[in-house]
Amino acid sequence: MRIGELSERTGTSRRLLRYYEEQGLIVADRTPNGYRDYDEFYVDRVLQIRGLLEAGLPTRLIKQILPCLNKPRIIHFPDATPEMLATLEHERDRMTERVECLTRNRDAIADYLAAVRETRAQQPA
DNA sequence: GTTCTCACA
DNA sequence: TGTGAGAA
Repeated sequence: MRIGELSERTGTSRRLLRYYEEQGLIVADRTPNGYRDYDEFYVDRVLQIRGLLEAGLPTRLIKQILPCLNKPRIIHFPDATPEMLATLEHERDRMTERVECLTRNRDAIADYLAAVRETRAQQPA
């Protein structure tokens, strides 16, 4: 499929797909006219990249761990250097912090909503 | 419709 | 990290 279809099916702008390629996150074949040509599995791959980015991982790291997450469920840790492990542990902790931050804000909003409803229940318009 | 590059937030 | 513009 060409970039337009991949864009629609992943909800990712064409511009962004080219950017991911530039960052080495994805690779595309080329048709004779120079257009990018993507295999079916890139739909899932792009969605996974989006997920990791949303989790706060930098593209550099995603590029490294993406091969480890591929289909062959064969463990891929032979190439896991100590630096890599340390980086992942750090990212894990950052994610935990973000989760806690989100939880706090969600709860705060939930409390606010509950208070508003309580007030309206006592003083109907 | 797609390619690329340069500039910018 | 992600976008817009302009030219091919």
